[in-house]
Amino acid sequence: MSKRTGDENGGTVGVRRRLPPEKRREAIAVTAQQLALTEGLQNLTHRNIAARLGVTHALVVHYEPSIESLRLRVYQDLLQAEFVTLTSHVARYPTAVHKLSELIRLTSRPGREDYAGVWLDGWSLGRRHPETADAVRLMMDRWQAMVAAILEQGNSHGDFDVPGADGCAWEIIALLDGFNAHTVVGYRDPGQYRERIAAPIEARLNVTPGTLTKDPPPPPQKPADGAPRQQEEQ
Amino acid sequence: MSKRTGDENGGTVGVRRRLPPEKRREAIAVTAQQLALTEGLQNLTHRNIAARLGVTHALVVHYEPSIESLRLRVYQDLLQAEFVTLTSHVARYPTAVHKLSELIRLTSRPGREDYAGVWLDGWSLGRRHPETADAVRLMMDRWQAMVAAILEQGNSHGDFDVPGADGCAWEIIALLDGFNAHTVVGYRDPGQYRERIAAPIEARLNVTPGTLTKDPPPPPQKPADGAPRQQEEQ
DNA sequence: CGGCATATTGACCATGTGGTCAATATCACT
DNA sequence: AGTGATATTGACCACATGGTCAATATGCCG
Repeated sequence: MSKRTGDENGGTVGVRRRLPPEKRREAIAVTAQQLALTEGLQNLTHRNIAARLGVTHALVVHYEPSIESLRLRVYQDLLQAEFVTLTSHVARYPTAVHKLSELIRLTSRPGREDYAGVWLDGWSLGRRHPETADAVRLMMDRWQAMVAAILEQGNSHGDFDVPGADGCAWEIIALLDGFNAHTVVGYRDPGQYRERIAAPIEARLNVTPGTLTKDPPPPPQKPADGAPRQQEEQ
Repeated sequence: MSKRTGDENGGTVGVRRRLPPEKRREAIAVTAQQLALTEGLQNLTHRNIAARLGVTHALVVHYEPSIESLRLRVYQDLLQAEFVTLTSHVARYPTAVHKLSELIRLTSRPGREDYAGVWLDGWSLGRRHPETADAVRLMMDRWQAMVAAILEQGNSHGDFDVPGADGCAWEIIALLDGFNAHTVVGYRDPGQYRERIAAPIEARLNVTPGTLTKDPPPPPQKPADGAPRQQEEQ
């Protein structure tokens, strides 16, 4: 019984006490994200984080004085991170068809439940919390723009036939968001999500059925190589 | 200053004290639904209801001993009520095209934000509350079945051309659910929801664009006339 | 009008939350 | 080794929640 009774630790590292502020801040941020993912934004609390870190809640308050701001920032960071990795994966493919196929594959694959939950939390909270609603809309705009870009690329290359890329991109993210909700409550067979997402999109884009459910070929470039230079289609 | 200082009333009627249990139960149910709609399922609380009724929270507890059960029941009742009125409106039309058009019109019209919020609350809560998830899935199944029936009717009459009505109905409710989420946070222009919902459905059903955004003609039968007898297409 | 079943109250409890603040103990530096 | 800056604590506070329970007072019925 020399130093500490251990409490519950489980944090990223076996932290003890008196970390440099930067490290502590970082540790708090990490566990906050984990908690938000697994327990929901609502259950992201000073004492919750503190318990995971084996630390007093007052310390967490010291670093994160406003729990509302923390929740909002964690929400933004999580969704932004997901968006970045997802777009980086999608961008590896030169053609619009492959990009869209990859997008569908990634958004429909199992293991995304936690992030889907974060989206849902944001919508539910955003209903009566304007700042959250702002953050949600901003993130939705990013997705809509990304999809719209793919559509326009496919349009200009004759892969797709869509009159309004902007509106159609909106429809597509709505479809994805809908299946996000379905995922969260475990609606029906997860193995069918991919086809159910692809089918209406294929119809909308005037593409032969099955086009968007085929696994894209191995990506021509290395994923996230640091050099974001890559040519767009052929 | 004879009877009561009034407190906040606003309930359905100017209730005072000692209602017969049935009436009180009813009053509680009504305000509970109102509260869930406007304030969110999470904010549906004994004291919240009591305040609206000008009554002690202990009384509400007396009638609703478990707040969790109350929340679940209110959630079910609200969505079931919405489903019933919506289907009754849709069923007034004989043809599948008109039924689907009406469905889109009703689900995309402004004023539905509160119910959309209830849906979102359910998904968000259902993530870590299995009983809620059950209720949500059950309601989703009802919608899916209703849409599937419309699709099959249209299929058999040559209005639509859809290989799998079941899967396609799933896709459609996913699309609706997605726009539900968008509604809740006020994403983009509400005036465009109708077309954005209709367009992908039209493409999916092999129907000429614009078919599903036309206002259906005045319904052949009286709405919710009590006599649910009506013939299905010609 | 009086009595009584019971709808309703008020006062309590345990728990969880966000947040404050003086006091403590740890680590880096001289 | 000693010391000082400060990361960390523990003890508080106000508030909200779900829930219990004996006591009260209300309205119906004889």
